[in-house]
Amino acid sequence: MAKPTAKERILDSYEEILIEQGPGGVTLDAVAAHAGVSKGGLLYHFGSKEALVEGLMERLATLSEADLKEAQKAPEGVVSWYLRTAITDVTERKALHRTTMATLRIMLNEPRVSEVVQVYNQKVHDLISEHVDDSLTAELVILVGDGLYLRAALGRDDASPLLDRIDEIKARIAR
Amino acid sequence: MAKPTAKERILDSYEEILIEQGPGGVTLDAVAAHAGVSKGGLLYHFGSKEALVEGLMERLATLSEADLKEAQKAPEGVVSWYLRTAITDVTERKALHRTTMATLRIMLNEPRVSEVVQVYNQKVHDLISEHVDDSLTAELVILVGDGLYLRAALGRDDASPLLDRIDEIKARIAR
DNA sequence: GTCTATAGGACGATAGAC
DNA sequence: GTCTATCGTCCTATAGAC
Repeated sequence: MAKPTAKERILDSYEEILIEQGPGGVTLDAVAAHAGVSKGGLLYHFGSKEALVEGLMERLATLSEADLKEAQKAPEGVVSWYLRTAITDVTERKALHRTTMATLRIMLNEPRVSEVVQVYNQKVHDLISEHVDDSLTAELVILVGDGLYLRAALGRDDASPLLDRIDEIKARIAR
Repeated sequence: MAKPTAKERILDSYEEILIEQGPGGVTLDAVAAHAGVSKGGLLYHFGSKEALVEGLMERLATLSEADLKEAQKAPEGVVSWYLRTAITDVTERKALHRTTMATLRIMLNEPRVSEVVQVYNQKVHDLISEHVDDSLTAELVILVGDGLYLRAALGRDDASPLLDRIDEIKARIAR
């Protein structure tokens, strides 16, 4: 990781500032300074603030797709994988988690973001549905997973004790 | 509701702009214009942008407390109430929902906000715990509720079919 | 209690040199 | 591909009239 391209560094910096300071902290000056380029340099790679959002969404889509492939290969099964990674996300899916946390800061008011997130959510839903017996079970798995994720997003890492009880949770949820 | 005070109207407008346009859309000019007062008029009631956040948090605390009392009186029981209102929040807890949606826009990067939300979350947790038999059940009730709430926040109202299956959900979750 | 006017600063984006 | 310099806009907050 000695020399990521300037474009990558700029996107990294955009994520970082989004996470640390929120949308209000994102100025072209701040992102450029953090990435070690000038404002003009930044604007060569991303011609506007909107282009930064686009760049973040492309990264999110790429990482999400890779993550989905990972899920399908999981030896523990898709359901356990989904619940487990919702808890251990921070440590295990570092890049995706980071991009997701950055995305969360702008999600509610950027239509383009909602689209990308929705597409991925639907794919997860379909994948889970294929691996459980009825629709209510699928719903509950996803709801519990989302609840766990919300905790992580709000900075509460008190979900880790649940890690040892995933089988128990599955047993209760599944018909 | 003919004539709310100017202060209330300003807070209403602040919520509205936060929900519609996000933090970036909140300018003193925009809030003042929406509330039908001048910028000077706004600044008499709320001396700074930070004071608007404070005002929103006071409103959130007040509405949350009232909501919690409502929960304790619910004839259906606290658990069913919690799951049901997570689904029907938009229609039934209008004022609180609106304030919560506005709060969501600034939550992740305003420390003062996280505090208020955390306090209320803890009270809900304690209340649920009192009404179920074991801690895992309490966790699952809250996680499913949070998952449902996340859907509402993301604008997906596809949770309504679950409204008829609350008893079924409870039966699966509870030991 | 609400207004206008304005000071003073920060921001996004452009133009053009290297 | 990256830089400096700058323009025009928009913002928060203050001062003081009504």
